[in-house]
Amino acid sequence: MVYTTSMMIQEQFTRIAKALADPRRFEILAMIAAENEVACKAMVEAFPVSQATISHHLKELATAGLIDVRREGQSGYYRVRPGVLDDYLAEVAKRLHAASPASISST
Amino acid sequence: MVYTTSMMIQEQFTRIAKALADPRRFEILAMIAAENEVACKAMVEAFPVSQATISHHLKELATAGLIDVRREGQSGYYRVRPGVLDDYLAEVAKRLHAASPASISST
DNA sequence: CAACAACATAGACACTTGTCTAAAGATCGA
DNA sequence: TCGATCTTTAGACAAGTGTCTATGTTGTTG
Repeated sequence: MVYTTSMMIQEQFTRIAKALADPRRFEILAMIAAENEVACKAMVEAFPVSQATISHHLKELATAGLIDVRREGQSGYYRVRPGVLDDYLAEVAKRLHAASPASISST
Repeated sequence: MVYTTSMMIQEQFTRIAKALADPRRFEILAMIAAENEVACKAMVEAFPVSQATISHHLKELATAGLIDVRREGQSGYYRVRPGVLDDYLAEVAKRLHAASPASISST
């Protein structure tokens, strides 16, 4: 087997799973996915939690590799890291022998 | 909107996500998925945790709708509930606009 | 019935985690 | 530089959770 950059080790796999498991955090990720790029401030205004909590969730999502941040002045702009979620879904499907929503090849 | 049998409400969606988030529980599910039907006893012997813990995880997986149990004598045989995981993965892809055959267009 | 085997339930406990307030950086405008 | 704005970090706390031991429940077998 050839290991590519999209290889997912157990640690990242679990981090992503845990990151997706909290409803609020999932919604934050969904917001970032819906719009192309979202500022932290926009999320603070969009969700009924403190700014510190938003920051905490963003850190979790970033640590999981699901999002990236682009810093511009005092603002931080978040966007989905392409491919990571697809890889995760494919990996879940593979490990559980399910049908994958993403397109897999070279098993 | 027409609600079909595969509609996934938020509660089940979160339950599944949480069920998949624990590594051991995921492995238990993977074992059930790998073999067609697995007895509780077999899992107790396969994992280094107590029988009560296995039972607890199986209950979580069942509550999430991911597995079914068939009781025969004193044994309980677990198997994957077909379609549920597929629906979950499709729902994740849909909500996050990830690679999926059916979602996305007009961003 | 009595003893055993498979599984579930109850209660406890340590660890994790989602959340908050308070404070610290960091960057901009005047 | 001063103050305002955006974000991160630190610390605390309550709720959640993975795990255990102990016990209950159900079915099997002498």
